[in-house]
Amino acid sequence: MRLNRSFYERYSPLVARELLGCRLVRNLGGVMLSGAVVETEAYRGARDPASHAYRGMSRRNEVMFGEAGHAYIYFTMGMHYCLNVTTEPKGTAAAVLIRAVEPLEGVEEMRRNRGVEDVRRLASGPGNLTKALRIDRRRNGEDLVSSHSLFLERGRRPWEVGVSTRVGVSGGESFKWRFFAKQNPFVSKGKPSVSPQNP
DNA sequence: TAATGGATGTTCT
DNA sequence: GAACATCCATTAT
Repeated sequence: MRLNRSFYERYSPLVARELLGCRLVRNLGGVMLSGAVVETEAYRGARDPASHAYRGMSRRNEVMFGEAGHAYIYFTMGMHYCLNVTTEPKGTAAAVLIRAVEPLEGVEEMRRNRGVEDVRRLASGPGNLTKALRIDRRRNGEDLVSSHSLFLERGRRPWEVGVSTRVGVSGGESFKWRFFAKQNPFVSKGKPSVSPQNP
């Protein structure tokens, strides 16, 4: 049921696409929170200008260079945490940002964590998602293959998959590495689809 | 419905 | 000191 190491060790955009429909599970010592992944973005290393790893290893991004299947969590914009899972073999910097999930278990607990009623907004957007699931930098580097408090499980085959450029980044616009479940109301706002023409 | 700007702190130059 | 893989309320259309 749980995703294994070899799932994560593949080409980052492929992992990002296949994560759609999988279940993200957070175990808070008795309280179970979970959701179906509906939106992801792939990042890679030296050839991806939008990636944190573009300029090489640093204190912050070192997890991206390590073994696949670990959580890479960073703090951004002074307020929010974002959850990624590392991908590709050890030594190759790559990760997938999980941007949104459709809540399945623990909806009331997520409402308390977020202070928001509308289910569609509970975990829609990377900062909202980590707040709803109570994920912060203490989970950085955690191994999702063996952890009991944070992991991913194989789910149903997802809805029709939409593809677009990534949200909120400059550079790397030629990579269409955002993947989302089409027609799913839990996807965060962003570009609706690939635009056919170029700037 | 779209555009704007404030809150906020870490990281890197 | 600038930039930043964000979110939300407020304001203008």
